[in-house]
Amino acid sequence: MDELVRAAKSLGDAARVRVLNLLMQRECCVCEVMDVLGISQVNASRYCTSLKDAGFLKMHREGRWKHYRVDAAACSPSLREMLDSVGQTAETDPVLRDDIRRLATSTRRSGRCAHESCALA
Amino acid sequence: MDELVRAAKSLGDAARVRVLNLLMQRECCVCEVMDVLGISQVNASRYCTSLKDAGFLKMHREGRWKHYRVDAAACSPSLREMLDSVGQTAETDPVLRDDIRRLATSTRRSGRCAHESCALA
DNA sequence: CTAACATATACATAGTTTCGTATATATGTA
DNA sequence: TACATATATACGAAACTATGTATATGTTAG
Repeated sequence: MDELVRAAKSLGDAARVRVLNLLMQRECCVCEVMDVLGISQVNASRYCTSLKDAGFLKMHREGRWKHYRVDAAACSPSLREMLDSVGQTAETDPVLRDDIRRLATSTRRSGRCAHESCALA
Repeated sequence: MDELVRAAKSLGDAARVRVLNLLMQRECCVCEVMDVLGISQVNASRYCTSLKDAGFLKMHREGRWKHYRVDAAACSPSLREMLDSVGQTAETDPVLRDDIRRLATSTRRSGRCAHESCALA
């Protein structure tokens, strides 16, 4: 039950739901999350860590970037239901839909970050 | 998204998950929840109210008792996924399974409460 | 009407979570 | 090597949540 409770806690905050919604679309580095959602670096990092601790995400490092993505295959059935719950919400919620749209227009170049918030852009 | 966040918040606590798990089996009055889970009256009432505010439960009064039950039909798709998530967890979680077992042996007489915690028993 | 009951609310307090600012760690580049 | 970059952690203040005790509300029985 701990897993369920921890997962529910991590979804009990709109900002984290927005992050999870992004990462359900595709893998992102922390600065992309920060950029697309317009949140601070610390919070982008914190939200990813929290969602990862809850069991939703997988992380891998690529150079100086850390990439997070939803790992549905590694999720337990109950976590998968939670993901579906977010997916259902994203179908109609204006904020989540908008985030997805904004993510789609955010481009990445391989090996370097293409976001305004990254000085390498 | 508010609905999702509020629902997730209400599942972000083991005691409330236990209550929801009970009410997914069948309708219960508050004193039955209190009795089966061995929690205080205030908390049994609070947890039911919180789960109801989250959209999971329906309540109807019957004499001096208030009966709560899960109203899956009235739940949005995302809430239904959350319920499924609890259901999935209940399949293997020892605490939730035990609660269900204890609920099954708890008998109610019509019109009066059959629980030790109710003086009318 | 009064007493007993089932449930809910109020208030105080303890505990937890959030979030910004500052700083640390790890990686890559010159 | 030193410096810049991406991410993470530490710490403290503010906001939020949980819970016990006391009390209120609404219902039924006598």
